[in-house]
Parts: sequence; C-alpha cells; structure tokens
Amino acid sequence: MGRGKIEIKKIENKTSRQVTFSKRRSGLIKKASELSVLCDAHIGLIVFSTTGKLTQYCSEPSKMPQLIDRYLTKEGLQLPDLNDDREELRHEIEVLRRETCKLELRMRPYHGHDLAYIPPHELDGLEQQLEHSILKVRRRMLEDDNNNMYRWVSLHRTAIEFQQAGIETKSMEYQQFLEQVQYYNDPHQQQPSSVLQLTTLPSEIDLNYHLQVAQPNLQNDPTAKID
Amino acid sequence: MGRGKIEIKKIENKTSRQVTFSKRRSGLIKKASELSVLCDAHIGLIVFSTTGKLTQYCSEPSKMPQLIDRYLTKEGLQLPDLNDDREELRHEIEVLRRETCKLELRMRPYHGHDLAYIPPHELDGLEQQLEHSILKVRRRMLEDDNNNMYRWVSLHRTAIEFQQAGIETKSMEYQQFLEQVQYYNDPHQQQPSSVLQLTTLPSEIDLNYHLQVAQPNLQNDPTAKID
DNA sequence: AACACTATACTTAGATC
DNA sequence: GGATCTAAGTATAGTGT
Repeated sequence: MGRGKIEIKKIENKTSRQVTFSKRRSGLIKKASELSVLCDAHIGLIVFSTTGKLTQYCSEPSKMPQLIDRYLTKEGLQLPDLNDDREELRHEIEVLRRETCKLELRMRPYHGHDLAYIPPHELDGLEQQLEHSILKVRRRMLEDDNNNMYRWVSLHRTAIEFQQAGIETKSMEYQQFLEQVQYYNDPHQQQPSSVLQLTTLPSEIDLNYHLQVAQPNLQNDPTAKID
Repeated sequence: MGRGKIEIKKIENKTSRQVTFSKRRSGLIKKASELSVLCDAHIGLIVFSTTGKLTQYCSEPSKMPQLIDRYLTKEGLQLPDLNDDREELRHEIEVLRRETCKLELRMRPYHGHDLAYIPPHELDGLEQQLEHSILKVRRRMLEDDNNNMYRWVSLHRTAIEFQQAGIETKSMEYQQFLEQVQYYNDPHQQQPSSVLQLTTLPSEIDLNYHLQVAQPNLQNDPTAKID
C-alpha cells in the first residue's frame, strides 16, 4: 500500500514516523466515519500521539462523553457504583437527621418541654423515670460528699485525734468539716425543701462503708482528684 | 475498493449492512492497531453496532478505562466533581454521627446513667433540672385529670343535678366519678406512696380554674379528644 | 513541516459456497 | 451467520517540491 511493503513495527525515523502517523490517523478517522455512516454505528475513537497530543473522533459530534458513559455502563465499570454510593450516603444522612431529630424530641420532656404532646398514659412512666434519675443523682451527690469527707479525714486524721484529745485547732477546713457533719445530722433538715431528700443519711462517717462503696469510685471517676 | 464503487450513506439492505459492518469493523481495528504499532500511539476505539452490540479496541489491551480516564482528564470533563461531592456527604455523615452520639450521651444522665462521669459541680444543676421537669410532669398529669373530670361533669351535669336534688341514679360512670372525687379528697392520700405527690390538689372541682388553665390545653393537645 | 504524486499494497463489495 | 474468492477501489510509502 505504497511504493514498498513495510513491516508493522515501530518506525524509528522520527520524521517519517510523524508523517505516517498523520497520514494513517486521517485514514483511520475516515474509515471510522465511513463505517458509522454506512452501517449506522456509534463510534468513538481516541488517539494519543507519542508526544501526548490528543485526537478524537466521534460519530455523533461532541457526544464523546455520552458514548464513553454508555461504554462504561455496558462494561460495568461505571458510575452506577458511584451514583449508588452517593444515594446510599444521602440515605444515611436522612436516617441520621431523623435520628437526631427524634433524640432531640425525646430529650425535651426531661427538660419539661412539650409535655402537652405526650399521651397521658406515658406520663406515669416519665414521672417514674425522672424520680429514678433524681434518686440516682442524689446518691451520686452523697457519694461525692462522702468521698470528700473521707479525703478530708484522711488528711486531717492527726488534727481530729488532737481534737478528740481535747486539743484546740484553728484549721478553717476543719471548721467547715464540722459544719458539714452538723448539716447532715440536723434533725430540722429531715424534710428538706431543696437539695438532699435522702432518708438513709449516715449519722456518722463509716469508713468501712466508705471503703466498700465510695472508694471504687475514686478509681473510676476521672473528675475525682486527690489533692 | 470492491467490485463496484459505493456511495457513503447508510446501507438499507439489512444483511448487506451487517456484512459490511463486520468486514469494515475488522479493517478499522487492523488499521488502528497498525497505527499504534508503527507510530507508538495510544489508541482506543469504541464501536456500538445498530443493534447495540459493543466492540472495543485498545492499543494497550484491557487498559481502556485508563485511556478513557486520561482522555476525560485532558478534556476537563472528569470526576473530580463527583468525588468532591462524596467527600462532602461523608463529612456530613461524620458530623451527624458525632451529634447523635453527643445527644445520646447528654440523654444518659436523665436516665440515671453515667453519673460517675459528671463533674460534681454540675450535679446540683442536673438535680434542679430533674426536679423542675418532674413538677411539670405532675402539673400536666393534674391537668389531664382535671380535663377528664371536666368532660365527665359536662356530660353528666343533668345526672349530678338529679343527684343534688336527692334523686337516685345507677349510672356506672357516675359511681366511678364519685370514687375519683373521693380519691382526691381522701385525707389518707395526702402523702401518696406512688402517683400524685401534689400538695395543691383541689379539694373540689373548680370550673373557673379549669376554664382558665386546663381549657387552653384542650385546643393545643392533639391527644385530648372530646367524646 | 505540509502538500502533491503515484506505484503498489491493502481493503473490501459482491458473488459463490 | 461465516469463510473464501476476486475485481475494483482505496490508502499510503516513498519521493519530489
């Protein structure tokens, strides 16, 4: 197909190669175009030269992306993955949004909001839940106080022993401690109007109880510091 | 290029077209292949027949996707949009997850969980919050009872008037109503062990109070039905 | 480097199996 | 539908400008 037969292998002469590339490339595009017209085919042709220059042909001008899309879809390499993934992500966002919203709504009764929208038969449960929680909170407060006193006593055991032996001390902390103990033992505080409504207040500091119940807290509670 | 010259336009004869398609398609691929070898070019060829059948050729076998990727990138049509979008979606999910998690954690103290991890100085606030909520719940319960009684009274006003005039009635509902009223007035119930711990219980049904306080509820509360 | 020429190699339309 | 044949038509290697 020319003055002489040529072997099909890379043309080493650079200019010759460039010329052949140019000629055969147009030939190729012409053939592609003829095929698409004669046989009503959809054809896409992408050619990168050695130097990286791009030449493209598409039987339907400027619809190469659509052709590629069709190709990728047919080959199962496609965006359906991407698209599906995005749909899943969107769905997950939808679910999370609803969950967040529901959580916020569920929180409101505990702040005393929206009670009008709670069906009457659920009020009993809510009340009991709140009562249970408040008892737990008070128990925790008691444990905290207990811890604090334990720590104070540990630190000031000597001072207390002096005190028990009739020796006066002026420590401010010790005065505060005495007031605390007094507070817990005050009979007028038995039906408190505000803070501690506990009926099981220890009338004196029981170190055994403390060691069994409150001490483990010291290890677990990250907010508890030993000064 | 054959026994006779042909015009380049769609071949109407179906079999003839199919034959020509097959022949020219292999010719096209051969030419593409020769071009890629002779000139060291990267070539991709996509052919869809009229019937939708796909034939592809790529100078580097089974690297068509990479070639397409290179093409799309060079043309600036590429996926970065898609990828970016997905990253945003993922980020949104991350944020929502954290929010949900935080909400769940904030809910726990109200259920009496995780109290050990609440700093002691926040316990007072939590306790007051819970007390406030419980008071609101109880007020709501009272309003419900009040509503119910009001509705009952409205329905049975005639029966009550008969009753007040000394006329006997056997209505079951009326008996139940009497029991309810008795419950609220029973002095032994002043310090109830379970449900209603209110100190402001009305000793008799006050329709004025009802109309001012509880009645608005009837309009707002979707769960309140007037039979 | 881009075009023109042309001998010759290659492709293929149509026919036949 | 595919394989083979072959005349006719086309593409292009090498050359020249």
